[in-house]
Amino acid sequence: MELRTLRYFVAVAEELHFGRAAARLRMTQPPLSRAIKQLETELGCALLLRSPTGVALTPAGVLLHEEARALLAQADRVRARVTALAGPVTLTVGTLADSAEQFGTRLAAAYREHHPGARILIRESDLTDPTVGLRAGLVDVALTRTPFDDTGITTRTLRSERVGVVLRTDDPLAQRDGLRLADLAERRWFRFPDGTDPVWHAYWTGAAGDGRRRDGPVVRTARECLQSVLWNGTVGLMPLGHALPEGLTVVPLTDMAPSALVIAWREADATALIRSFVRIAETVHRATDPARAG
Amino acid sequence: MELRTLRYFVAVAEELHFGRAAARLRMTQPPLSRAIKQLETELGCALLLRSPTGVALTPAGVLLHEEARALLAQADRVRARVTALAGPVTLTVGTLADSAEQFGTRLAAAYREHHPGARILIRESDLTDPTVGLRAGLVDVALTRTPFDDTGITTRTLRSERVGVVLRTDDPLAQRDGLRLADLAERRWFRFPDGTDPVWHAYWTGAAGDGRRRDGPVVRTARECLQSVLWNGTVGLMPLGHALPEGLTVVPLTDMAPSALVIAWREADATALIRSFVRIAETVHRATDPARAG
DNA sequence: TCCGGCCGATACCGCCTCGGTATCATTGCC
DNA sequence: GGCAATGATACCGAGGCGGTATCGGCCGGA
Repeated sequence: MELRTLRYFVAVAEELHFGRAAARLRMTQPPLSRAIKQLETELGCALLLRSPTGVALTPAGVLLHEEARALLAQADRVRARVTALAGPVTLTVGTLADSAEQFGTRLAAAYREHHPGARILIRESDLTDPTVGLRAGLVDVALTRTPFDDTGITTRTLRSERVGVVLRTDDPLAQRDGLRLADLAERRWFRFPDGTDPVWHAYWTGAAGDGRRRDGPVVRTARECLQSVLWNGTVGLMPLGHALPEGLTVVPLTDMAPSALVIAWREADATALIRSFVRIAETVHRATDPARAG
Repeated sequence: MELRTLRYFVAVAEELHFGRAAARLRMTQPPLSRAIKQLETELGCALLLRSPTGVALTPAGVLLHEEARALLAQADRVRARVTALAGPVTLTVGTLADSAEQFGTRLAAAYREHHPGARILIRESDLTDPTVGLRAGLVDVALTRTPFDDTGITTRTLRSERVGVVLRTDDPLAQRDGLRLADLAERRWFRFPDGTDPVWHAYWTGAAGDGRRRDGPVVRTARECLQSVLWNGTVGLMPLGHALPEGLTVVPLTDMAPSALVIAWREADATALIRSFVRIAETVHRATDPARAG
């Protein structure tokens, strides 16, 4: 008799209909039927009277309905009191703010729902810091993308994304359905300011930092990078599957390793709150993305 | 935050030692550590302070300890009240009483522990009724062995046992480590009274009822069968692995299908109480037998 | 100072539970 | 009598959970 099972039973007892109860629980009907049957088996008495027209409660079912509601309410109070005792907590999240905007908002919403007492601060970084303040200690957990120097940092991959080159639609190469880095060797490449994470810089400038890249414009944000494509004809790189301004196209790069959208935190101080954030992030991402919807 | 997890936490909070708490919960330490860690992750706050010398509770842990105890107590009361509402219930169990004596007692004990309000009656049958009163409606559920005519009856196998022939220790064949039914063709075979289940009768008399078996003694119980071996030199059959009186040996039969120890009940009236009994039986059997200890 | 024992954490594995899809059986209704 | 609705069943794949083996870190004693 676990709380999950009682939640199932309460839903059925109130809907008096397995299908509607399942919908309310955001699941399907067969596992709900099975769970209720197992509950009856465990208690050793019938709780529901099934009929093709619907469901009725037995006396034991009526009693369990009331008691289960009270028990679930008490469980909620317990959880609230215990977390409240930990005091008002603030979690600072760093984000690259390029790709995961709507996912970030969903994530923040889910996190607030799960921890009503916690404050969550968002700190957006530009493209020059792939750890988005994590290494500097400015944030507790980061929503960013690989690759970067991850010594002392733990990451959990949410999804892996292929990378493409952003070109003006009138570019001769824009019609191709795939390009290699060599095809762009003669173009002007952007670069990041000095001090940018070397792994990160080498990746996004398309090669292990051969000197030729040095003459391109310096960019700090995705917007600057795209503007540079439009105005200066430099190449830009970005993950596939994201919206682009008018007049720009993205062509997949076939010889570039994918970049992963990750949750990152410092190994040293993985508090329960941070682990909770990571877990919620994984759950939310899986619930919204797996069919590439998020 | 399920009740199972809270039971784990209460154990750790009271023992202040993962190893002892795990022993109290009859589990091992690693999954307990993991479960507690997951609980802390879910709540988003630390409950325990670990150290190599032991464990201490945080303030949140102290609070959760009290609250969880209360919650678990309430859950127990709910369960008791709901099952009590179903009224005093009697479950009649039929048993063959040959092999599963100690298992039967453990099973009855576990069942009483799980359903304090229920009465359980044991009805022992002799070997002439393999359904031990189930088909006659005398019992609700049967602890018996195959094979028998199971039309209208559902069975769950607990374990499958090879069958051997019981011989006097001074019998010429008693030293063999395996026999075939043909080796016993010339012996006198026991038989069951008329009206015994035909499938059952054919199995235990060693063949599909060829007429020759007709001249042996009629037995109704395992004791009678063994006595007939001692006094009349008839053959006897029984599952391997059971205790035998002095002066008797059992030799495995290599060409006889195994007999299964089963829980059986009438499909038509599988109440929650009966299903509960079946489930408990399977659990108890698995907990005590799998290494052939029960 | 080093070694051994104790304790919790981690890694990894196999089973079983759980939720999903597809389908069936029953019943009431038009 | 056919059809729609409802719950039950069969089956499958992923994930959770408990198990074994092992690690790392701290303490106490020689």
